[in-house]
Amino acid sequence: MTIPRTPGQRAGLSRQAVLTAARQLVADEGVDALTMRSLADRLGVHPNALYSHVAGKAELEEAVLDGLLADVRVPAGGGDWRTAVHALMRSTYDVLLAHPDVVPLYLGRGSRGENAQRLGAVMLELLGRGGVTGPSAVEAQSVLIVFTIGFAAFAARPGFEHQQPDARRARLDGNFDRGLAWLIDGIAGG
Amino acid sequence: MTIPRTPGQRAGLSRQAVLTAARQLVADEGVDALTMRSLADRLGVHPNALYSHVAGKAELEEAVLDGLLADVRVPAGGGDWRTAVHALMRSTYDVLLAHPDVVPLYLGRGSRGENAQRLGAVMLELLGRGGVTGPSAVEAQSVLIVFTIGFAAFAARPGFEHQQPDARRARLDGNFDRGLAWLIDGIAGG
DNA sequence: ACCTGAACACCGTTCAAGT
DNA sequence: ACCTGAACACCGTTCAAGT
Repeated sequence: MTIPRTPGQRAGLSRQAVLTAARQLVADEGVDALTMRSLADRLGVHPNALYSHVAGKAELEEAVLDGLLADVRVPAGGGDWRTAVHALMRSTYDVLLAHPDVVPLYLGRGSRGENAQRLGAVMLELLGRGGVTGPSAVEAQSVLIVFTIGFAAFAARPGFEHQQPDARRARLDGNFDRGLAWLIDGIAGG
Repeated sequence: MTIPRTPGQRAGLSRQAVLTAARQLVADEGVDALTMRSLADRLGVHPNALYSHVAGKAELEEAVLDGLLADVRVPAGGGDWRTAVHALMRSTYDVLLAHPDVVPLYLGRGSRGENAQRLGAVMLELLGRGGVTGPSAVEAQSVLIVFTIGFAAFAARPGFEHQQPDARRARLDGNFDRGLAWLIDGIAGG
């Protein structure tokens, strides 16, 4: 596409440009449309050119996923730690549901990206303020993350997002809040 | 493979034979190895021959997934409903972890198969014995299923199952039991 | 180092034809 | 109805070559 190039001519690509285009592609056409070839097409480049900026499709997807987490709102310092934990997970839930077709991709993988690590540190700090530290904190963290991603995946599951009147969605969100509260109760008490 | 056939000759396939072979393929080589072409190869048939017994790959995967749930142990009638609910979800968790590479496949989809429906009915019956009925029961059910599948996915996530000393696995299972108990407490109390 | 060109080894699915 | 044969429109990735 665009301007034809001969071998040796550069297209002015960068890792950032590739990732940005990938996110737009996912936003525009869904996660299934994210292929190395379609992404290359969008960038006006041959598919194999992407490998100069990205290790492969797996790493690309990981970067796209972690990029989403940049939108998660971190609660301001101070205030009740339990409220803060709840708010943090609720924001994560909202961000995930803002990108329904990406959520399934989240489940099979860990989240080793920088945003995931940053949010993980915030969570541990909050738990620490509640006296939950060490192995217990890591365990609590796992439970909360699994619940949140799992619930988002449930709420965003195929054939569900299309027909969701506000009432249904609100009830689902309410369920999430209740389940989350139960877990935090358990973490605080146990 | 096997005996070459000319057009018009039948291979003696059936939907059951296709599904059985698919399950064996997944068990032997993992869920990534489940392709229409490799499955056809295993059955000594051309890829398109499968479409006489299966609507497509999506339906095939759904059937394979639901088939796994046949192994879930349904707790005997009588006894505490909370204990029974816990046992039901714990058995589901165990069955899922017995097939780690299938779990990620579970998350993106609903579970509309017959085994899923049967287990769902059992769950609702148990919740009903606890006085949890109607919309609350459906909500409780969602929370429990999401938590269980989500946790199994977490425990079985790639690069995790390989290096799991018994102690680590036992601690993870303990986390599942605790989180599950918290949720059931919440359901019973709310 | 970054790209083109060409190829390899795959996919799921469809269509036409045979019996 | 159930299969072969052949094809279509895709994939991710690698290797060699140009500048």
